[in-house]
Amino acid sequence: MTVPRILQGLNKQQVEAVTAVEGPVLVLAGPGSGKTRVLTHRIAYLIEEVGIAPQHIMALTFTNKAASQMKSRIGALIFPTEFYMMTVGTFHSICAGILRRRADYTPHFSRDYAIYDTADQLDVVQQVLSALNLDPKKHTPRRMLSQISSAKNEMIGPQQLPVTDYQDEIFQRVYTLYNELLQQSNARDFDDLLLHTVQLFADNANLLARYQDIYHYVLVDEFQDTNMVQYTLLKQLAGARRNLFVVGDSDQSIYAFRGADYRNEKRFREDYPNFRLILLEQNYRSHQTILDTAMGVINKSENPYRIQKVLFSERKEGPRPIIWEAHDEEYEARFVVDTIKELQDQGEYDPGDFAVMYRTHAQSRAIEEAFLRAGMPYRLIGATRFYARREIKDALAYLRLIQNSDDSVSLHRIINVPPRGIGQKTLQDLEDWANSLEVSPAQALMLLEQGETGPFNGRARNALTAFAAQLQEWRQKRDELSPGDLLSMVLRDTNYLAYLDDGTPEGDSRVENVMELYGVAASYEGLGLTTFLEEVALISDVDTTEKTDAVPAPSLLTLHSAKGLEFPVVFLVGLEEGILPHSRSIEEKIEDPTSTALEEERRLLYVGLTRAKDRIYLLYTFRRSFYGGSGMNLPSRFLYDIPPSVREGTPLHPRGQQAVESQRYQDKTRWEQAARQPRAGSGRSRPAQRPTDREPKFKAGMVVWHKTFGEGVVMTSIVRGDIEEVGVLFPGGSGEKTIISDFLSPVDG
DNA sequence: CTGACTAAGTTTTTT
DNA sequence: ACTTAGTCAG
Repeated sequence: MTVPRILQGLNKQQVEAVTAVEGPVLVLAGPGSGKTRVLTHRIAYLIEEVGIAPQHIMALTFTNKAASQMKSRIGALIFPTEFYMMTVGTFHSICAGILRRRADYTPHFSRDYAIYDTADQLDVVQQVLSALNLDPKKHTPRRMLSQISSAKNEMIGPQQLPVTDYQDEIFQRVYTLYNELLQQSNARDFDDLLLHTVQLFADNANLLARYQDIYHYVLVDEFQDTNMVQYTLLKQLAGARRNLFVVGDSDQSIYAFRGADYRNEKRFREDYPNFRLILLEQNYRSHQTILDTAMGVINKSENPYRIQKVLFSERKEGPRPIIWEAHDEEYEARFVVDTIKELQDQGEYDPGDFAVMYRTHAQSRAIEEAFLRAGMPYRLIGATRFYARREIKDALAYLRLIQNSDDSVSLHRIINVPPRGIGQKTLQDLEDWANSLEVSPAQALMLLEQGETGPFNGRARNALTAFAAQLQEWRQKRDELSPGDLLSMVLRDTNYLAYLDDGTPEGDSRVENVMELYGVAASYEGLGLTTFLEEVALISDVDTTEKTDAVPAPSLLTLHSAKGLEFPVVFLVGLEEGILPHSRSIEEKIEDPTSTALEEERRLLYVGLTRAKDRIYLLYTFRRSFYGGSGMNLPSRFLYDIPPSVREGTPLHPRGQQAVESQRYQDKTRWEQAARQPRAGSGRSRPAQRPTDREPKFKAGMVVWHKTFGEGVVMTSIVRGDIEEVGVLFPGGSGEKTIISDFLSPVDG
């Protein structure tokens, strides 16, 4: 019997997952174990071998990138005309579509509803706080918002909230008014997209039944990242058929802080007791040494529900991860850049093969500077998002307002941008007046245009009516013009580009960004404004950064954005107490011993480690500056979980208060001593001199690099005949060593 | 209404 | 150190 084409090249567990057609399946997929492969091959298998019609299949992902990747990979596997009938998309986009198409079921929202992102949400919260006369200093909008989001993720409405104290009471009022404002604006936030869909199905059994009749097979990627609402949605969709296929890895759950609920794995096991469990443990990315390193870290996890996976690779051997203590973040960065340079020079790696990962964006600066100084290009991933830029948000706000006249956040955003004589006071009056009439601000604006006077004097009134008339005019063109033409009309009528172009380079780049947006809008010719706005609202920058990687260069990214990626060489920087684990998670653990924040930090390191194919460098610093000040950090506790047999480089201090204190003190004196020495080669251009027989190549105070011991400081150097013996002080307990100069390379100081 | 100053807050962020 | 929101004078 021949193996079907679609199963060829898959391992036993992968085949099992792909061919487990009926019933609930839980796939626990280790990093690099081919989980996307399993998902795509399973879909192809369902269609081609089992004969399931593509329209009966729904696959849900978290990112647009994952969704489009899945689509194109399925397209490559099966006959192309068949597969466009299936539903592959993010949770949010699938829900957004359902809510739009079923708008007749939701009296409070029309099909033109707006989708609010975090910035829009903050605007709403601020409005709420001011309306309730609450001090934004006591109730920071961000905290309020994250509380609202958590409540929504847990499917708790304002009325179901437990109210035991004054704080609860306040929050309940904020939450309630927040929802009311969204509704009045005909707008939903990201959480609402999911929540309202679940509520829609819960309230309309017939409608749900129709969807269940369409989607016989439901597949989910990154299951560990689902929250309560998403899990409920999955249960609804799977219905009585129970053909729910979920793939995830709770060891890579790093979004609990946003509501991802690792207990969903447990819920799944309880709700679908006859589920099939499949473990994907064979890793196709890294060699065994890296896997042993990663398992060393993750197996110390305290997650009681965790099912341990034993990762293995056919690549048995590989370089051990190198731990390295640098003096400060500048040296750390230099180590990274120098090592990249060196590995590249050896010809084994391309510039795009490297990644530098850090816990927080703030850490990227030192690294960037080192790259700049070395004249090497780099790619900064995910720093400023295109769609979060002011000018982009402004331009989109105009379009959103044309689409949905009740969108008060968008109105608020652009009513005086560019300035048209509608100041703070006037706007407040408008909002108050609208409130008193119980209409949206935009509707109040329309009343003015129709001749109402409102509370306004001549000047304010003129400005408002002029804007209202303009808006009215645009709106009439809404259906005749394409998104691109609408945008160019708005830009022309408002003179927006001239407003942006303030002569600074900053202004230039803003204009460019708007033009880029125009390019995107123009590509929606024939698809309509609604589609354009919906997709743009749900697009993140993972997608947009993709096209900027024309030049291969090392990537600089946070550990969070590293998930799902892989690189031959990975640098993990700032592996220090307070950074990874982040001080916030340590504090949280002290306040609340049941806190899982610390565990999430551990998983973050695990994610970073498992990105590497060949080489890992783990760096921490002796001292680090932050927010202007500076301090000494201890090496991350997680480093101690790496088995000594699989690591090399700087030996770690013994942990424990006393030992740490005295070691630190010794380190400090050593570093200081080394620093007092004049640094050879501190001049800018120090061409690599050929050593003459007499003159030592290395001088006291020079910073040098050794393959095994890493960076060190030269203490002495003696030339004996042909050989130069260099005494080098290596930090972190290695002490001073005498090394033949051939094994050392100078590090620019 | 704009520009300049001051104060405060700085984890991560698929959607 | 650095951004950025809020405040106040012009």
